Formats: sequence, structure tokens, C-alpha cells
Amino acid sequence: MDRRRDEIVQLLSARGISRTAQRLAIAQFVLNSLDHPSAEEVFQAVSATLPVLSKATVYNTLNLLVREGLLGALNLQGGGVRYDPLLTPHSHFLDTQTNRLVDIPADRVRAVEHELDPARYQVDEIQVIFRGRIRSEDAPPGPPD
Amino acid sequence: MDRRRDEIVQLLSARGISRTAQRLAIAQFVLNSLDHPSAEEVFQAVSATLPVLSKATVYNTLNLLVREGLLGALNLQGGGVRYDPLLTPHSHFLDTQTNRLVDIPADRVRAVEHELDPARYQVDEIQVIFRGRIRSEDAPPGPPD
DNA sequence: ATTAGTGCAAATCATTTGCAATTAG
DNA sequence: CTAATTGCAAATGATTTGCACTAAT
Repeated sequence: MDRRRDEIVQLLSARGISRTAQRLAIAQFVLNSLDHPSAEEVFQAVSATLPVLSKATVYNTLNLLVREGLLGALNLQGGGVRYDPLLTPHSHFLDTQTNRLVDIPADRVRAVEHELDPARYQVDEIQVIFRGRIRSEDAPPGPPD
Repeated sequence: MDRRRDEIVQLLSARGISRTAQRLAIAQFVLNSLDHPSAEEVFQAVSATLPVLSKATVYNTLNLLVREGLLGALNLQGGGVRYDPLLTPHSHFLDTQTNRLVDIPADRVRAVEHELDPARYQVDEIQVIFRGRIRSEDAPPGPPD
């Protein structure tokens, strides 16, 4: 991880996306973000470093990155889209207390993929969202079961 | 299935929801619907039988039913909430061709529930959405178009 | 009669779009 | 220079809200 300007420029120009200060800043922020930011959060964060920025450009650029397959988008309830730079298959856990969304490795839920009859269902994508509480982020070594 | 007025009235009054023509009509429609309608679709359908109806009332009533645990709500991408009268745990398959959303019995994906470490994650709800194509049109459950 | 529910229109919220000014190639 | 990109503000679409009016208990 930790993609920096050089790599970002590469990714963009490889797809014929012309290089602008706004796109660079937005892409660099969102492609390095760990916490699934909303468009508003991207706007706030990037505005801090790049004073000349409009929301329209944020939306345009985020849509562009998604369209080009560089960024994932997922919408949970509450009418807000969240962006996710992790493109390999994985699931999400939404902590209903903190509203924090954390990634769950794909192998944890790999079982699902084989549960539907392939003769009837052609599965292109599986989205799994767990909702509940995370007991501790840094897990103090609790007593084993 | 096939809940009709008597049962609906029961369900509502059991929760102290006063009986109005609008609520009855909306509840009767949505609690019997098989195809996960949107608020707009509920409005259209119910308006046909109950000419005096506003969208505000549709939203109010749908929110009420969800709040009272009589109806499920799920929002997929595209910014629209869909309502689901099936309250027992189950998954969904979204046919990306027809945009049709079908229920998948819970036992098909039961495996997921045991994949996360309960010491770290307290799972209250699991939402699974499959996206792809449904192959067979031979004898799908539910009425034909 | 008192309270709750409804309809309408205005208000929000997130996102999109039209267009003139600006910048990239 | 010519086309693409930006910012702004207005437009959109889904949902909510304020308030006068009507129906429920």
C-alpha cells in the first residue's frame, strides 16, 4: 500500500486520464484511505491540502475512478456512498455503535460462494455486510473460550 | 402468505397503530408484495386503489412499519430503498439484467454465520447480496410477468 | 373534544448537470 | 490552439418536515 504520487500518476495516465492537480490529490487521498470515506469526507480532507476544489470535481473524479476500475463503491443504508480502494474480494463489518466500517478478508466468508446452485445462478459478485459490534479493535488478550 | 385485511388490522392494532384507510391499503400491499417494491412503486400501486393518497403518507407509513418491525428495508446501490415483508433471515440475489431481486433461503448461506471470530465480532445481522444472472426460467417461484 | 394522521408544498441532502472561465496537451 | 476540466450555481431525485385541515378515538 501507500501509493504515492508517482504510482498514482502511472495508474491514471495508463488509462488516458489527464493529469490535473485535483485528480491527483483526490486519487492520492482516496486510494490510500483505510476508512471507507464518503464523498463529503473526501471533499473535506482534500480541500485542506488543495484549497481550490469544488464538490462537483470530487464527485466527477470519484465516479471516474470507479468507472475506470480503480476504486470500489458501496452504499449502506442511510443514503451515503462509501469508497473503498481495496479491490480484491472481501467483506465488510459495520460497527453499529461507531458507524465504522472495517474490511473482512475474503477467506473468512469464502464458504458462501459455493452455496448457490451454479446451474441456476451465475454469480458475478457477492456482497456481504455484517452488522454488529466490534468488541475491541486492538483486542486486549481476552480469556480464551 | 396472502395476508388480508383482517390479519393486517390485527398486526397494526397489536402495536397500537391506529387504523386508517391509507395505512391499511399500504400495509396490505407491501406486506403481500413479492418483488421488493420501492416507495415510489408502493405509491403508484396503492394510489390505483386508494385515490386519496400522498407520498408523504406512503413514506410515513413505510417508515412506521419498518420501525415497528413489520417490514424490512434494504438499500442497494442506486440510491433507492426497497421494502421486504419477509422477516426471517434470508439473502438476496439481484439479477443484473432484469434488475429483479429474489429471495434466497437462509440455509443456503448459513455457513457465513460461523466464519467470524465471536470473541472479536458480535454479529447482529448479516446481509448477503449476490449479483449476477438467473439462468433458468422454467419454473421460478412466484407469478409470471 | 382532543389527539393523531393526512396532504400539500417547501425544505433537505446527496448527487448531477449546464455553462462560462481555465487549464492541459 | 483546441479539447478537456474545473467551479459555480441551478437542477434533480429521493426523502423529510411544517403546518393547516380532517379523521380517529
